[in-house]
Amino acid sequence: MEHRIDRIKKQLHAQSYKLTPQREATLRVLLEREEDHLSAEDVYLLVKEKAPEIGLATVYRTLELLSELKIVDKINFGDGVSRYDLRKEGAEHFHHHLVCIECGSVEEIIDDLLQDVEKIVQKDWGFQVKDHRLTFHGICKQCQEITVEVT
Amino acid sequence: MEHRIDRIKKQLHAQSYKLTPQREATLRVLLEREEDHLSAEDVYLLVKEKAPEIGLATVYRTLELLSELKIVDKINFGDGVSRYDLRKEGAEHFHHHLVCIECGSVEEIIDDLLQDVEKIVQKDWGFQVKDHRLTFHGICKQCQEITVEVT
DNA sequence: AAATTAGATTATAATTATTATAAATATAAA
DNA sequence: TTTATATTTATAATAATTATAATCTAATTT
Repeated sequence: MEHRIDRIKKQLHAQSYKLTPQREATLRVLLEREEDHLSAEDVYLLVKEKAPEIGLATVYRTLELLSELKIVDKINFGDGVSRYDLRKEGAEHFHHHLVCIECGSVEEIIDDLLQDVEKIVQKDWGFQVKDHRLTFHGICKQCQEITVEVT
Repeated sequence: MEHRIDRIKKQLHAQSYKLTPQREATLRVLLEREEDHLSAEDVYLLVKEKAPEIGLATVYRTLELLSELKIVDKINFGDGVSRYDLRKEGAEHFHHHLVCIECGSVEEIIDDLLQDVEKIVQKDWGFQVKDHRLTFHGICKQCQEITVEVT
């Protein structure tokens, strides 16, 4: 983890931003909860445990900054809040999500499944793809099994 | 257009909802601006031209209802507002979008480009896909040309 | 046709998420 | 150390959305 924070520190410095204690605390929360999809409020509450004096607005600003630097991705699953998701190191693209409409769980897919589709979009629509957002809505493995048992 | 409204009316009745004048006016706006991606506020202002007495909350409720019935899709391009987009008649899935990061334009792709990807998700992750959201972020044809000219 | 009922709307208030502002503080450079 | 700049805090403001209660409408029953 320290390694990763160091590298992000350098990324910030390269653009003459500072890694303040508040920013570092926020980053640590994101790293610890890498699998989750936390809202700004969620992040705020978790950061408060480490650094109780932090303000909500600072968390928002930090997340905004990290989004700009493409360290985190801001996503929206349609529930009214933005969520923030760490990019895998070196990832070109945003990863995909599987959102279960039964239990609300969110799974991540790291593989880039869209290379062929992007080529088509590029070719047929003349659109130069820089990034994508792909979310599938459906029923996760667990919920399918439960449904079967119940039936 | 009348045809389509009639069919939607039947869809509503089938679930014992009424097609009130307000709902109809809202639908007509959505049909007239089918290519656009209107926010609730946008829709409200347009509906007001036809039916000045309508309230914003009614528009919200109507859009919510139409979302539930899968007549419109609620999308979010990350600018803080939800947008509402009519489904093509009979469409199984939500269509895709190309959002230009230069000019902000939004193009629609009706073709379903994800059939292969969905099969993979189904097979490799055991996830039963019901719907999807796919948005590409990049540079549209027009903006690419402008960039070239300017250079 | 009048009365009843359930659904829908209006106007307004409340809530929630997010952003802006000004003063105070911390950090890095000179 | 002084200076300049970036950052944070605390608070207020804004913007989007939802809830509430009173009113209205339309369909149904009597």
